[in-house]
Amino acid sequence: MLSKKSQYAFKALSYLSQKFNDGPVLISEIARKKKIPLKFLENILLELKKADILDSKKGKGGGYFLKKKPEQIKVATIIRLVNGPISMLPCVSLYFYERCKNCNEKHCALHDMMVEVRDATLDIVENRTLRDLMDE
Amino acid sequence: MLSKKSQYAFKALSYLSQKFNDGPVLISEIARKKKIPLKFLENILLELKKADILDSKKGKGGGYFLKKKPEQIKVATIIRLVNGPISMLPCVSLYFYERCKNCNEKHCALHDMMVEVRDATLDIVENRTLRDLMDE
DNA sequence: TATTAGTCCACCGGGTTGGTGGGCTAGTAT
DNA sequence: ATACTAGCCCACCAACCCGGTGGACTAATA
Repeated sequence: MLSKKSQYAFKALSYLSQKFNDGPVLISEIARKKKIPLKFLENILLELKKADILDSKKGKGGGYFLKKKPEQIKVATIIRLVNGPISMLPCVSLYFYERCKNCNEKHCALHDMMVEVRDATLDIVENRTLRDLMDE
Repeated sequence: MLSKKSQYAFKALSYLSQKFNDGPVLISEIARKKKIPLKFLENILLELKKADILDSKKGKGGGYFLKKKPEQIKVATIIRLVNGPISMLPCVSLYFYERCKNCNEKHCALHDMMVEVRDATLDIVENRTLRDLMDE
């Protein structure tokens, strides 16, 4: 399950995608419009900035904005960043791989099944971007 | 990600599937063969028994055994039981559904995408059983 | 220079995860 | 009936994560 943090992140990013051509957007505006706890959102946006997804401007007229165009930011990237691994097992993860003790990955049926699940999931989230989340 | 508990559960169930025709299997035997902490495994097996997946016999010659044939126990059932929701959002879950506030599920692009992910995943785990995990 | 708005840090309660220990009880073989 | 066996149950544990808050600081801008 995606954490609330991840859900907030997607809401905020979706909002910023809509406002992509309008210059910086205040944290407080996002928080109000998307009903996200202000201080919590602050942390999330800062994290996204450090990960090079967002950029910000301080002082009057400041705020947050996407560093790239919405269609250039993949959903998979955001999930990995904010939520962690997409795979169901460490030993099938591409970005958070950990060797699986007591399960030689060559002959482990669970492993093989989870590879399938992973690929089916990635097939979706790697091919969608923030642009696809810009509804309403 | 599947919890360690879930991974242990699958290992234990896979072992019990192999031994399906051999009568009750000791917790201690499973723990030893599959390298699972004994007491932790005890809890897991008890939970699976209460969920009607396993049955047990007490006293000498006792142990645990599958209540149904391996091919009659779906992987999806076990995941839901031990790990929880398979979906990435509560509002797209079939078995753990929760209404999504501030996101009318009719026009939420994230929701729609996660429905796709859910279906792709279920397509795999609903169609595999413990029989498919009986390797080696 | 005053104001604005992001930055940073510390803390918090509560829940989950991954266990462990000990005693009890019910079933089984003898 | 008895002894033994093996599951059952309860309580507790440390460590970590989740969701969130408060306050001070700093950098940019008008």
